[in-house]
Amino acid sequence: MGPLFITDFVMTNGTTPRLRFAPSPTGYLHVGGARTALFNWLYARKFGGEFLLRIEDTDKARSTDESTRAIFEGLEWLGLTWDNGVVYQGANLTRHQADANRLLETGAAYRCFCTPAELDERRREAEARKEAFKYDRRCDRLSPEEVERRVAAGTPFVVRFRVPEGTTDWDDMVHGRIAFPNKDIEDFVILRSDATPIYNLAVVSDDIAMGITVVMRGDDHISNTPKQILLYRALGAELPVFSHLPMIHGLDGKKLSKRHGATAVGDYQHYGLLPGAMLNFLALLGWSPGGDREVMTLEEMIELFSVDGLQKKAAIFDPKKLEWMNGQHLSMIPLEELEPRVTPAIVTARLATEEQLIDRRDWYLRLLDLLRIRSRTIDDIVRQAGPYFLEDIDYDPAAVAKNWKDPAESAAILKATRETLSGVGSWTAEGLEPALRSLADSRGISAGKVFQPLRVALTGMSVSPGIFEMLLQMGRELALKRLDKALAVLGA
RNA sequence: GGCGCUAUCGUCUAGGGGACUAGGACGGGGCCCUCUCAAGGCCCAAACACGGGUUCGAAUCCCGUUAGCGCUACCA
Repeated sequence: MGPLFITDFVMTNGTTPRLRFAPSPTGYLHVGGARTALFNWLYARKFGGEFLLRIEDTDKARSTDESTRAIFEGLEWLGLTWDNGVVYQGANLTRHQADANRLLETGAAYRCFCTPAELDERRREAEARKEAFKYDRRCDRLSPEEVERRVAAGTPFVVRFRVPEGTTDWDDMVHGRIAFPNKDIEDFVILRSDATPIYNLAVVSDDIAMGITVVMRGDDHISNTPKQILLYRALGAELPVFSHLPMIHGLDGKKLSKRHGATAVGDYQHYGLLPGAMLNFLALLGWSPGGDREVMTLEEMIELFSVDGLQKKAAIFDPKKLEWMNGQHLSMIPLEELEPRVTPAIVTARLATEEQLIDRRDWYLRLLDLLRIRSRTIDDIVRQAGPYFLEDIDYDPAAVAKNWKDPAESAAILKATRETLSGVGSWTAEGLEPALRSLADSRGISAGKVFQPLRVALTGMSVSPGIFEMLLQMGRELALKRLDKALAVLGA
């Protein structure tokens, strides 16, 4: 099959594959962009290539430093490290202009004096006639003398590429053969009247200069590709291999955008997601390792990555599955790896200082282990962690209503529980469990009738880890303090 | 409108002519476990867009239809 052959070719023909992620800094790092970066990165890591980063800042009006920083931060958080320094497209203006001039000299391009207003009008007329608008090449028919006269007179002009006859096609790594009849491609502008380059020129010029051999990008660029191939040829450069990744859509099937909710990678970072889970989820949106494999670490993704598993169809972004995936990773990664991701959130929530956590590191790691099983996000962990740190807890009214229904009875049970706990010989699961169970037996009630009121006394909530694990984690002193407080609240 | 891409459960997907009674996962429903909630285990509902070919045989190959999406700038 074609795609497989191409992959092998790039791997074995002696040149190391060079890929790049080339976002324009006009917003935050979008999950779609992150996924494009991921696939480029995976390919480079898998096949021993290089992954480069280029900031496409030629649209000065829309580009911002803040966006550039957000892209760096997003990529760094995800762990998608790039090789070499960052390339800023804007810094290559001179080369872009030189390439445009070369095309002008070789006759591959020509000057066009039509103004935007004129073009606009002709476009509208064509639309009114229900015809497809295509630049009619009128400026290409100007005599050399006329062109010279206008240039000398200082008439503004753009540079247009003269599209030759024929068909332009390529073997796309994900789609196979794609062909465009050249007659459907208009003579596109490559240099604006202010002598700055248009996207297609800048991209090709930079990709050639950077020695890019594999271009992987969103399939919204498919229609740019024939234009770029024409430019490569006119510039006498070797073609890279192209791969067009499917888009990511929202739940309504439309291109993912702000109105679908969080689309910035940073949003998920702050929401308490693990980068590994985000990457795993994104990878599965448009790629499959084959079979039933789903939950993977980054290393496993590199190992399993192959161009054959790339999908052609757009995928819908399902936040529910992302959450599930995060829960899987939360429970799966080593505690030492989880700790530094949770600690800042614990500190921000003012549950403890970093120093306090370092002092009780073993205890803290055990707590994380207890809480992560029933969490889907880091925020979930922080929400459950309060009772283990705070001096005073709040009582959830619903939990109180349900488990302390009869205050007098609850107080009696809690009082007996307090006595039992203060008298337990060894504060271990082996010591605690029989003691509390026999307390229930002696009162002729089920164990749950003891555990649930106790749970509310300890945490203020009706939901928590197992009662013995919790008692162990809190320690006798804190547990008894909580019981005293509960008895006071119950008026006993 | 023109050009291009795409088409398996609601969603992500497995599937490369016979192994398909179409498998897995998320989500939904139920049961088990159980001190609560999760996690875990088991079970249920749920799909090859349509029409023609090719073939002994098609989810799989070809053509068409339909639908969705993308592009159609002196944006990227």
